[in-house]
Amino acid sequence: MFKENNLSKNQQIIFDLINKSSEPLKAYTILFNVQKKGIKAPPQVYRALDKLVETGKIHKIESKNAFVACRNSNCEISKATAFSICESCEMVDEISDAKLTKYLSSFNDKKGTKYKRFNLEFFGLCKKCK
Amino acid sequence: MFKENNLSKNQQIIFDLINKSSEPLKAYTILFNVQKKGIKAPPQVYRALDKLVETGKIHKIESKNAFVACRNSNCEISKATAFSICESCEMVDEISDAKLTKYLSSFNDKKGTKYKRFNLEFFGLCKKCK
DNA sequence: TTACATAATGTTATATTATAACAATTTTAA
DNA sequence: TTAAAATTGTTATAATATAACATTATGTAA
Repeated sequence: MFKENNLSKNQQIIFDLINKSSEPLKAYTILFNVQKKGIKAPPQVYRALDKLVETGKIHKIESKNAFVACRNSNCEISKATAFSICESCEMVDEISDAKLTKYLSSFNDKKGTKYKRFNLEFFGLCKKCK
Repeated sequence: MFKENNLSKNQQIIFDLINKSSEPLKAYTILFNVQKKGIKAPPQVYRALDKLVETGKIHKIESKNAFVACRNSNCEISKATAFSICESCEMVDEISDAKLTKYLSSFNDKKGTKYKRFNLEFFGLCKKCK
């Protein structure tokens, strides 16, 4: 016997909401939107978010304190994230660029240190806002 | 007549504190530390921080909600920031690597869009913690 | 110098984001 | 079937950040 769906009830509810959203969602926006499904308090939301981030199903956009579903080859590279963020309309797109990922994943700093994880946020104007 | 020092009183106090710190400082840590100098309320701190970020004297480490002084050629490239962050001791170093900066500054996404600003945060273990 | 605009400051209150702590229940795996 | 691990529910509170408004200081141009 095995589980094909490894998300718990709350995790699934919150993932579904984020996944169908076209824009990053904030924790309290999520809370507001899932209250009708019985998720009533911040810790329930934050716990689900933490787990979803941990498993790579979603990413946190640090500069916005908001969450987006992973669009990148089903989350294989959640340790190497890159996003483009429009400074006008706030739109966020996950960047999926093998060369960029490779370049950054193999980056060594001046002391020769390599890093096992990175997060990159680009800021500019999206096509619509230009 | 000209001013050689373009920081206001509160900006200077807060910059000095951040600049002499060996680790990123959080806004309320800063507030606590400058109360003896007459800065009493959060808005005073956040306003100074905003201005210092804007002028490139300091950077915000988004994943930590904390601030560090710019160490990079006197802040010429505050639109292209990169940091290494130790996941164990929380140490943060600004990365100053011309090749990396050039690579990212000239990055084009799949739609051909270029970005005028980026922030990159690497996570791993620093030399001491390895 | 005056006077106008802009920037900076001081202050109170409040909004937003996130976690601590603890009890109960469900799921997993030995 | 039972013990461990994960998840849930709940209340309270901690930590981060901004709104709004009054005042003072500074820069600039007539």
